[in-house]
Amino acid sequence: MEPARPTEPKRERGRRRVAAIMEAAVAVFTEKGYDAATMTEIAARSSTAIGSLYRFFPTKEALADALLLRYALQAKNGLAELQQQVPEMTLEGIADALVDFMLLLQSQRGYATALVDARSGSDDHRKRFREAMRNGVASILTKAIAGLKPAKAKVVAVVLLHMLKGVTGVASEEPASRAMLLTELRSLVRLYLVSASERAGGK
Amino acid sequence: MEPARPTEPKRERGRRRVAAIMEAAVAVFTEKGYDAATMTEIAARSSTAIGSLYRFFPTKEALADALLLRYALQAKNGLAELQQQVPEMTLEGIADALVDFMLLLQSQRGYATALVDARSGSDDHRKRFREAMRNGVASILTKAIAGLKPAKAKVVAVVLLHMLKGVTGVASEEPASRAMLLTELRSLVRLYLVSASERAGGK
Amino acid sequence: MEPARPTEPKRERGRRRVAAIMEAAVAVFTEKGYDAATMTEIAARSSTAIGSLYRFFPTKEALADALLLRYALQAKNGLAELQQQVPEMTLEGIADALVDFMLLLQSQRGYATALVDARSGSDDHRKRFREAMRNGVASILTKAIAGLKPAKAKVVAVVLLHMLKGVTGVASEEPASRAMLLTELRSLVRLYLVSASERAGGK
Amino acid sequence: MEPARPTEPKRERGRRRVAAIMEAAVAVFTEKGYDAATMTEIAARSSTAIGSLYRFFPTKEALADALLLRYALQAKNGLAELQQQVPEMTLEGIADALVDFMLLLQSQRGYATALVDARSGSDDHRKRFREAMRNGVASILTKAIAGLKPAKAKVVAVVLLHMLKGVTGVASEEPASRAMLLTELRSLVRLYLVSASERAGGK
DNA sequence: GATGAATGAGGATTCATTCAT
DNA sequence: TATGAATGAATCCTCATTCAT
Repeated sequence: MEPARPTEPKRERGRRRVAAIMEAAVAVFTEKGYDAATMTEIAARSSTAIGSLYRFFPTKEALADALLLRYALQAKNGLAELQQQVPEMTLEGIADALVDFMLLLQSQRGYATALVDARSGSDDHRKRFREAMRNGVASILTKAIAGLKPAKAKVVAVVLLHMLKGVTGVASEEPASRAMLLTELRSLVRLYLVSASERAGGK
Repeated sequence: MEPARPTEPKRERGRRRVAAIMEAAVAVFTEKGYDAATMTEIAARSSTAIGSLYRFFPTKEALADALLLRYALQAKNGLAELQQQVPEMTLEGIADALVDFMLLLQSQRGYATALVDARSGSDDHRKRFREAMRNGVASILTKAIAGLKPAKAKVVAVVLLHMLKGVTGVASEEPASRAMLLTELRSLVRLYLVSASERAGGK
Repeated sequence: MEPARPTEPKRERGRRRVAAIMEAAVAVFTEKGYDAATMTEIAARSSTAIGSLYRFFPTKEALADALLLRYALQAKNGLAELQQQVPEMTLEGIADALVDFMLLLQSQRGYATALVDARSGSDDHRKRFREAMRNGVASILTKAIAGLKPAKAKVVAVVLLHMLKGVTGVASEEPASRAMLLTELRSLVRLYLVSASERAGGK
Repeated sequence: MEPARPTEPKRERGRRRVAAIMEAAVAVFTEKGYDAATMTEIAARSSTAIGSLYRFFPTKEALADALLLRYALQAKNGLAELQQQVPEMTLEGIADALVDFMLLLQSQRGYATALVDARSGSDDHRKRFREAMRNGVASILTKAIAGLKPAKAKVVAVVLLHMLKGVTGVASEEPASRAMLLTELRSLVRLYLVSASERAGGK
């Protein structure tokens, strides 16, 4: 069917390669964790010569960082989007949205947890990422809960995020109990937000 | 039955050796994580010949498993103890006790998290451990909250444990905000238990 | 014969390219030595695509050889020039001229030493180069010292060259002692030539 | 013949291994130079597993340093020995002895030159070595030439060493001309020392 | 011809594990 | 039984060289 595809432009090829590598890296990091993952396997899974892999990512850490950066961007965007919808949402709706948001991140980028927790190297990225998430959530909370002071919002955000981290675990539970667990988690988050709102002298 | 042989003290010596190794292993695993930890360093830190180390723990994984097993026992015992005190406690008291319990486990055995999350090898131990924890907590909940059905108790326990996992993170926050975060987390756990109790039509 | 084609300037362009590459190569070889130098860096420093670099010099060794050849030519020319001036010079003057000559070669082409000493590959060039130098110096000596037999001249030349090699080292001594060392070396070379002359029953 | 040699003590075995490794390293470094030499080849040539090689020498550089240190010790000892014999020797004898000394060092440790000149890593060792050699020779000169001031002795020593470096080259010349070259070099060194002595107002 | 992406052999180094002593 | 030297597979990474565009 495709007659003589004039072979995709160099740039495009490079882009695809990078995408393939990142996908493979996500898979391997997810399966084995940062330390146990090997560049060789990532190369093999993405059908890339090891040398080429290193052309794009000069270091295992650089690769992890790139992945984390992408993840961070997605998270940031998701949070920003959510923030814009806050005015039109109920507190419960926001709670649910936060859970859904984590669920999405998790399903797409479960590896990030592994990478964020990896000891080695520049925690720089990791710290910045955490901070960004916290600020994003805190910002949403401030908008959602009238009277919530910024400092308090930050605290609630941190606890909320720790809680939402649990979503990661829940998502990987046996499918049987998964739905039930999610429901429970959802109601807990709602409960927490409502409580926070009340404590802030809300609605 | 067996006459007192001079080998008898060997048993004792072996026990000490094993203890020393495990202590060293805890330290090294905690500092470097499972992958980065080396058997050689563990041997050195416990003043054990590498050969002897391998006599007691034929594999790095075996060592990790032993550590995890010990951790699991402690957790189990702690939970059992807590369970006995349930009748004399308020729901809030139980909530606090659970947080304290996690805090204790965490401070004493922070390495366990690293080991539990280590992908490699027999998740057998890990799964069993999780299950034990869940059952333990569920059992406490059933006793604490009249009318809570076992199935529901299990669900609440799982969510609670995920939440309590956050304690781990909170404990490693900057000391400045740590206290505040802990207080917040505590009140959240209380809130959750109270809510669960109400939903169960409890007290 | 061939009509003026637009390809004509290409020749010129190629020449420039080659010159740029060689300059970059000199720099890199000098800084890092033969082994540690990389074709990629040489390409980059001369703003040449790696592919083009390989068009001109099909091998790292070929590049080194080209550099060495150029160096050899310069040395040869310098020696030839010096030879022509011999009739008008005193023995001492010639001694000084030889030291200066080595100093010049050294300052301009310090990398050559590194390349000459690089074991790998075709010592062919290197041997030829050495021979040329020896013959050049021997030739000067024969002219400068009446009665010096060619065979003896060659021997003196070889020893002289080994000595002059020391100039390389002296030039890289700490500036403080450098001047003094050079003076000393100069007087030694003079001494040697005078002695050789006397032994030959010269002037 | 050998019945049941109780297998040489561990320590002894280790010593032999180290010796074998160093010998192999000398060979490989000599043949290929520092950069081109590979740990793998050194291991293979000394019939040592690569891991064992690294147990004794944790780094390629460490191996080179060890070699250099051994070389330096030999040089130092040789020089010290020579120094003691100075009182009973003529200047010419000393000149010859210096040449012989270099010849010995060279024949036994020709690789050292390659290592001393290797760019990478701790020039520390190299500098210290050079300085030791210079001081050793200067010390001999001070004793041998009455009236030679220490500062001047140092200068002469440096030039002398540069010259003697030439011995290295001469020794690797074609055997045919080698003897002749050596004779010539010898007489040059004598000449230099005598001249230095005269300039110092000697004998 | 020019370009630079792709290749993969090869190098230094680590570490779990074995086994001779 | 205790010891620690020995082993070698496996890891990360580099770089000369090729070749499709």
